[in-house]
Amino acid sequence: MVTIKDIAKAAGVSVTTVSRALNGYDDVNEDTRQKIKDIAQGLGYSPNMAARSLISKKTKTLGLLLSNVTRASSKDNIAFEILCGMNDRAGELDYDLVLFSTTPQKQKIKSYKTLCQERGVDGVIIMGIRLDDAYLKEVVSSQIPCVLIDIPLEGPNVGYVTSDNVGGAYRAVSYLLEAGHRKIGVVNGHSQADVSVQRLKGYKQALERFGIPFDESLVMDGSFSEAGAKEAVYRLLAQQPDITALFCISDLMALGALQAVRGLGLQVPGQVSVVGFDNIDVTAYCSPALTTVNQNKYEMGYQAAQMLIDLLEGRKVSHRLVLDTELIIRESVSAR
Amino acid sequence: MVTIKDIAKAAGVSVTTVSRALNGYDDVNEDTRQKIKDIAQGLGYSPNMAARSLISKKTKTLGLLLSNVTRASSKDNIAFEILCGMNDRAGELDYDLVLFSTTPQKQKIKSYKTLCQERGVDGVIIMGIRLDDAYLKEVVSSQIPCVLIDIPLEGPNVGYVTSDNVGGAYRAVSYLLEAGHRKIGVVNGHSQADVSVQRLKGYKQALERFGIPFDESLVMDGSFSEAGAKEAVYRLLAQQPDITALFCISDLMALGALQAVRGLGLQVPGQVSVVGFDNIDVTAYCSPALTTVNQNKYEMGYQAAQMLIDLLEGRKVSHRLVLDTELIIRESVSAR
DNA sequence: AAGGTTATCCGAAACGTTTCGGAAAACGGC
DNA sequence: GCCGTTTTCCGAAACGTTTCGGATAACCTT
Repeated sequence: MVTIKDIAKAAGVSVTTVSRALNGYDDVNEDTRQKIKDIAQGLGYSPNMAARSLISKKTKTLGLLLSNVTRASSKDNIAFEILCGMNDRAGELDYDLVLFSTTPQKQKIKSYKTLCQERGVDGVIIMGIRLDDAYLKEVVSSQIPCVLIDIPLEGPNVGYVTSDNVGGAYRAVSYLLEAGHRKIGVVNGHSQADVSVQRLKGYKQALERFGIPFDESLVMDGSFSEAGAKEAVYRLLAQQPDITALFCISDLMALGALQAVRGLGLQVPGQVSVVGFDNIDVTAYCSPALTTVNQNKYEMGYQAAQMLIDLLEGRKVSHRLVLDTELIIRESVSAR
Repeated sequence: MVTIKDIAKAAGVSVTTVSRALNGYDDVNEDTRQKIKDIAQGLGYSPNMAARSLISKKTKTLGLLLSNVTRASSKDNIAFEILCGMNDRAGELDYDLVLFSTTPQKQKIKSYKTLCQERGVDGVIIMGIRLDDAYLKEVVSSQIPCVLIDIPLEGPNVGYVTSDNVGGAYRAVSYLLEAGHRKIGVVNGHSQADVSVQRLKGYKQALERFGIPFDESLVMDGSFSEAGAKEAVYRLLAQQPDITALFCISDLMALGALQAVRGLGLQVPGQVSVVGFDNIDVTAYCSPALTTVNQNKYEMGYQAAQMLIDLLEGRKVSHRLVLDTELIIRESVSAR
């Protein structure tokens, strides 16, 4: 390994000068700087990050805390797209991304702070975490800069980015209402996810606009899973056979809903219309192609990384970013 | 930040003893060790990785080099599933995973070695790289341990894991042949991917078993993309209208093939049967559901991480791992 | 009681970098 | 030729850890 010392020797200057030359300080002669740079280049020098961050206390790495992201959830590639966005922006700004996935079991052992310190990350992006997760409380109180995905929490070192869930749901449900549907079932996630409450809020707002009272019994949790949604829809349609449309809080659950509806011998969209949320890739290929609400997942990741780095580098910046959503109309809704 | 020094002071011993106590050396009294451990715990100590790796020259991190993985390719979540497997195994063995995605443009600037040194990774897993990529040559010659995904390259510090591509293709094509198909088009990737040549080999072997001569003109490259495959199939079917089945080297391309076939007003599988490769999630939902060859993507990642760590820690281990594939029969093939 | 062994501890150097405080040399003004 | 300023450089300390080579004291062995 070639060090700054080797360069210093080769150039006949001190290590201080090499360091300052390479780091662009202005108290070094341009000729000297060029000479040093040439030598560094010739020797194939690359700085030792460990030594550097030992001094600077910065590692130039961002942690990505994926709670509960297992192979099972890989079907909805939301996490991956967000990750791509993060990775791209981090790369552009010369930060590294290190993954650490935790399981509820692991979390008992190591505190959030310990985890971050040990990995030596400057800041963290957290996604897929439940609102009642113990980590969440630690986050706000800890000093480590952090941005959350889809969790509305702000603090001096905490920000978040999310989609316009209310608006998206509002538009999706309005679309159903405009198509003549009046009894619209909701397949919700679970209460410990902010998107669940936001999207339900959008549902209610749309109902209100059409003067339709909200009926609690039309809402059922599907726990964000395909199987969970399937079962929820079976129960929902058994209790309320006159439901003509289903608003599913996530596409994965919409897929489960599709199966359930068909399992009951009903047609989609002929007898029951279905709309989802997320616009995951499968929705364009399944049959019928799913009408859904697009979220800009890549952008979420991209902006999350941007926000975190802004936080890290002490820039004044909004700690809250809500991205637009868009209704994607396909074939799973028919007029009534 | 609480350091080893603080612990030493609190415990009334030297930093040496603290270090040795915490690292399980046996030349420290058990009582002393326990006392030190308690103090460390109480103070919330966590070791400074930078300092540690400055000395040890190990970072306990694995690099993941994703060449050309963009948001576009997120549709086939293969990369993500592999990543999940890698991340899990790395986590189990107490390694971190850092991502660095490169673009051909970036590669010009930094050499493979520089990149790895700078990021300070102990070893690298590389995937999605083309056979003619300049990095590849560097890899074998470099000293940095490395495992490749789907690229058969071995060396003292280099290993790879891949799927049984020949066998998978053989079974898929045999299945078509057994269904009575005799003129089977191939939508290949491009020549700079090993899977392309392996899967084509399997195709040829199956043909041979049935005594059918290989016809070069039945093969067309689709460049691993949906759009590329679509165009390839248009051309293929225009030239050879009596093709009754298509073997697509990847599911993404099979999806494109589906569109092309339908675009020509033909039925799948009624008039043209289609089989894919990979078993990506969409294949179970698209219509018709795609018959394809499953590769165990998660396992690939898992084993790749295992192999790399074995390499790093100097264990004697096979530098070559080929995972089984399995034919998944769905609805896109009919008998003839 | 001398010599040898074992158990337990420690001082100091080393890893590669940044940075603080200064110092030498060159220059300008008068 | 003196003084102040600017330019360009450097020595040494510091970051937190590991590790080498001992050192001390207690315990055996004969």
